[in-house]
Amino acid sequence: MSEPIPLKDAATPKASCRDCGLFDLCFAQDVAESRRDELDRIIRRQRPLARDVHLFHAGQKLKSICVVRSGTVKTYQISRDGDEIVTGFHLPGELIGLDAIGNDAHPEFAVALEDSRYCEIPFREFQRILDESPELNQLILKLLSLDMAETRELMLVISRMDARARVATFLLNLSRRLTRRGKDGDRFRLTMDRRDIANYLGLTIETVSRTLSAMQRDGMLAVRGKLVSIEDAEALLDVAGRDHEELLVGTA
Amino acid sequence: MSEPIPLKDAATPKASCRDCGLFDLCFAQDVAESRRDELDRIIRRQRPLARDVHLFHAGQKLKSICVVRSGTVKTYQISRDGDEIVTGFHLPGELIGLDAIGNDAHPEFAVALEDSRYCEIPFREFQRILDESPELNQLILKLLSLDMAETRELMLVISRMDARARVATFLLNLSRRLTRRGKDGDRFRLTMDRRDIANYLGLTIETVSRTLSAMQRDGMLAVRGKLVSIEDAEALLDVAGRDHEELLVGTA
DNA sequence: CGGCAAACTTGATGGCGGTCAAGTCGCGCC
DNA sequence: GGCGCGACTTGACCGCCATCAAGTTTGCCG
Repeated sequence: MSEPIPLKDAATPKASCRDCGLFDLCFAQDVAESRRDELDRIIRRQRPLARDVHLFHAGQKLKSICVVRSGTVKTYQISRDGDEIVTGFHLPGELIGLDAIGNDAHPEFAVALEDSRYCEIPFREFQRILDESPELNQLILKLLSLDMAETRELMLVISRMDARARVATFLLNLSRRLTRRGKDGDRFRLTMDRRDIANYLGLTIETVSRTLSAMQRDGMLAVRGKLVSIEDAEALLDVAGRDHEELLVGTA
Repeated sequence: MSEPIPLKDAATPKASCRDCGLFDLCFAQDVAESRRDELDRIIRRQRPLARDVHLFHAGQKLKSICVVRSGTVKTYQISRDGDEIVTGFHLPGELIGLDAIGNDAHPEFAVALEDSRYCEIPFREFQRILDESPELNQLILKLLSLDMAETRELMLVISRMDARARVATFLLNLSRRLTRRGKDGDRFRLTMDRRDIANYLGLTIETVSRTLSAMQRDGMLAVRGKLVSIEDAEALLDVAGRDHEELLVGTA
């Protein structure tokens, strides 16, 4: 209750989740008041991450789950014949590593696509809080369950879409997530390269490039390298199929 | 505590999970001894299900999660423009409905592909046990996390495979799951029709049919309507890519 | 500023699988 | 038993996207 560390609070800009600029996006928001203090106590904040540095590797034992604070984090797997398989791009406020709970080891790699920061939640301590907090348990269960339902639906739909629809869905998804974070959802910079986008969407670099060019010709998009500007969201929505609007809010 | 229905217990052949023929496949196996009795008490066993009858509908409030006891259950969604999207086929021992926890409502439909039976676990009571059992909580978390990791990997891989590889993977997956259940994994009957297989794999009926025929010509398979016999598992594995052998054990 | 490599774009070609269209098989039902 | 319908197979054709192959642009570093 009466934390005896006011000095530290004053020193580091964000000593409590409550004061974090991302609070209303972060899962901590949903943690009950009482438990949040405990969470506050174990979270290790603001760890900086240079571009191309990994948060964790596939196969590595689960030490902590992570919340992206700034920048972009890419998650991917390596198939046995060495191909990279991009599974998601994660923006500030998003939680990664939950899928490691099952095997007590991460199934994927996570790497920063640009200089980023993140919060680390040591899993052992977290588990301890979990064990005595049914509400927090329900929350995590809910998050996982939601994530699963979303992941499944997104992939099912994406795997049935043609190249144009995939690219459109990808851009709209990104746009909405940026908007939710207070950034400009109509004009933004792609933090990942074409190779990553193509890989994520199950297409080739060339097809992604061609599709972006075509969309620009059609006037729904303006593309200049990594800079994208959505010129006609309605048209994009049509291309995306318009069915799965709900998908566009999802995680990645 | 002292349930006054011993007669009913005596009447039904399997009154305890422990005595169930599927016990070593069922998630109940991993439930701690002490909690299993509570589970035993709330589970509603052996509910029969005629072919084409639903266990639950998408959108329906989560009342219970289910374990398949016999037969086959198909899960699917309906896209906004009315298309069915098959998300999985579930064999005896498999748990379905966990993905409803997030929204307190089922994201998918579940329907029996043949006359089947299942056990029903009322979720409210289950939640109550969960709230006072950290171990059970961890188990469910683990199951969900595993399911998510598997689902994601399977879909990622499938969405990148060509038609032959998808069909091969599907057959091998089915084969292994049947083997684990003590059935013949080399010679079995497909309980789902071609339309469901095609839909599940993101292909057309014609392509599935052609692919099966081609595999038969190549001598790795013998197909006669719904009856399939694996003639050369090695060849099938090669076609499937051989990378993702681990996937073949998965849920669906 | 100039040079080089990586990232990206654009074009030509070919193959896989979707679509349309006939069959053929299998099975339930009078 | 044969009628009929749905499930399945097979064939012909075509469009989308992967592949191969040049360019072109970007950004980094001397």
